Amino acid sequence: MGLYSDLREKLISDYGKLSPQMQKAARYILDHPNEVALRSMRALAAAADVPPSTITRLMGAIGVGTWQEFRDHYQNRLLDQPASYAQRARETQSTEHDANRDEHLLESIARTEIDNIGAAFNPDLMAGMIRACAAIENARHVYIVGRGAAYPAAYQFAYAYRLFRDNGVLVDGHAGAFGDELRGIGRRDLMIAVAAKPYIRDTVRAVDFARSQHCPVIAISDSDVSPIALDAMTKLVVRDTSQSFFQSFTAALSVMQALVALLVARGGQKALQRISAAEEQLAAFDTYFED
Amino acid sequence: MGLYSDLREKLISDYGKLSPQMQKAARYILDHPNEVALRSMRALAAAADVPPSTITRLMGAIGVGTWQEFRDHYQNRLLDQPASYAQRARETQSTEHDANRDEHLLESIARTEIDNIGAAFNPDLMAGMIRACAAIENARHVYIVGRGAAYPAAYQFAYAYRLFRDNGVLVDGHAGAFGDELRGIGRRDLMIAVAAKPYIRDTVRAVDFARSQHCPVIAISDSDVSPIALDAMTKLVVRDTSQSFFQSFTAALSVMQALVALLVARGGQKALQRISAAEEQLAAFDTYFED
DNA sequence: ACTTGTTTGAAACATGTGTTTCAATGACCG
DNA sequence: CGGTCATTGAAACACATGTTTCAAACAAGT
Repeated sequence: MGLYSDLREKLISDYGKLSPQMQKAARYILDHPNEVALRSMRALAAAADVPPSTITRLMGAIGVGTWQEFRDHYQNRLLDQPASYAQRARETQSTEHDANRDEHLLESIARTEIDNIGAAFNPDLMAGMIRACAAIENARHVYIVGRGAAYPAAYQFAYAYRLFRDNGVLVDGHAGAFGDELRGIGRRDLMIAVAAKPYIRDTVRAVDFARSQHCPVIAISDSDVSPIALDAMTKLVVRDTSQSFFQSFTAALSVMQALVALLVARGGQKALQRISAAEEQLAAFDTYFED
Repeated sequence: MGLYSDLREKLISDYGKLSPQMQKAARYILDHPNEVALRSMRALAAAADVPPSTITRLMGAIGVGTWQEFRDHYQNRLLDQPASYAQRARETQSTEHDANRDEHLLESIARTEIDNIGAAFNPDLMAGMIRACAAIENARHVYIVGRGAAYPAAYQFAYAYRLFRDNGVLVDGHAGAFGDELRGIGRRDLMIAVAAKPYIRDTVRAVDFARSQHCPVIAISDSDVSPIALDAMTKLVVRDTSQSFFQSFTAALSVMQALVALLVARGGQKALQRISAAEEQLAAFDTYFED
């Protein structure tokens, strides 16, 4: 917003000082900002009924070096943030030097993570989460699959879920072969699978097996066409952009937690009672530390 | 929305029938719709790592005559987006009350999560993370402890860490009694502990044991005075505010991921080499699914 | 009317863009 | 093994794009 506003303000304030033809161009740009982002300079010039050179001259007059630069600002306004953030991240990285390289990396990570979360809770995905909840509530068993880097998200859900429902099964193969837990899976059950590139074979196999047994699948993944999402009943596609070599599972974890929150909210009093029963049982096992 | 959705659906449904290179292109387009609207075909092809001709061929394969036509749909989507948001808001208000309540909860969760992340990357904590990295780099062994709801964050770190360092030990007690892995821990080692209220006794005991053996501790926790943070060498206090009954571990996970990114960045070429060696080893074990 | 300076649009330019062509490769099948 | 056919990437292509150049048109002051 800031970048775009700056240029717009400049265009308005300098308007009086511009030559007639430039005013014509400036006026068209002010009235049709989207065209700047999407159409070519020549097309814009034609639409504004000025020769292309006028636009180039206008760029110089308002202190912008090049049309590309000008257009980038208008494009960023149309994007949800990710590009602008990424670009800003790149800018800061190129300008500053090793001195506080670590700080810059961390700041850039923070921005990316926030973007990822923000993108995860878009209307589409929220609708998908609500649909997923309905499916979970009606399932006989809920199998949760996630391997490798996706395991934390799967575990997180399974751990919380089992505090208020006893039909959750974490498929992790700690005791024996992976997939053992899936015996008997069927159309009345549900599988929740988490995976991002590179997809781990076990996870894909588990999903394929579930589908072969007509068990519907909810896929939390990084793409609509990831091997686990392709034929899923419900896809929850989350962004996993990361500054580092590893993809980020923050958004995936967040979505898992939100699913739990949603289930509890919809479960009402009964869910809360089960949770306190579970807590009591854990306390009886002396699980918690009291000070 | 209609036009864009049609093309998107077509891309997804035909995905399986496409050649490998076209799948690569299709996937990139599905994952980065904005780029289609704003960048050139050649730029997109480069980003997707396919030759330009593959994009042209893909257009033919999904029954679109020309790239221009395809891009127009994506451009229109960008322009229509604000309208569709408003429309959706009106829809939800007029339809069911239940769904509306769910969406409000999710929006509220999203805001809270973003706040938690934002708070986690404050200057203080970033400084702490940098100090933590220095300690990790000099440790003989790095023990990672986290139980219950904190386990995902601990696991996440351990999993990524072990891809480029071989001195990481996840203390999880899957094979035998919890804490077995800590035998021999000493002043030259380091323990990373994750815990939030209610503190699980195992975690507290592990931290106490580490301290009794003069092993420094990095505590990722919810309070400066939590039992694991009280005498820690470095405290990374993250917010875990949540709309639901359970606290949120999103910020903790994010911090763990950031630590890894930082370690890799500081590790330079050597760290990257180890990562690719680890990836090769995993590939040799046929861990990953290739399409 | 003549200079001086600005403004304007056509044309030239180098580069970028989308598409087509074509030879090389590889997979499949008799 | 050889033959067929789909798949692939480099190069060539025709055209579009943003910028620069240049001469014509114009305005204003003497």
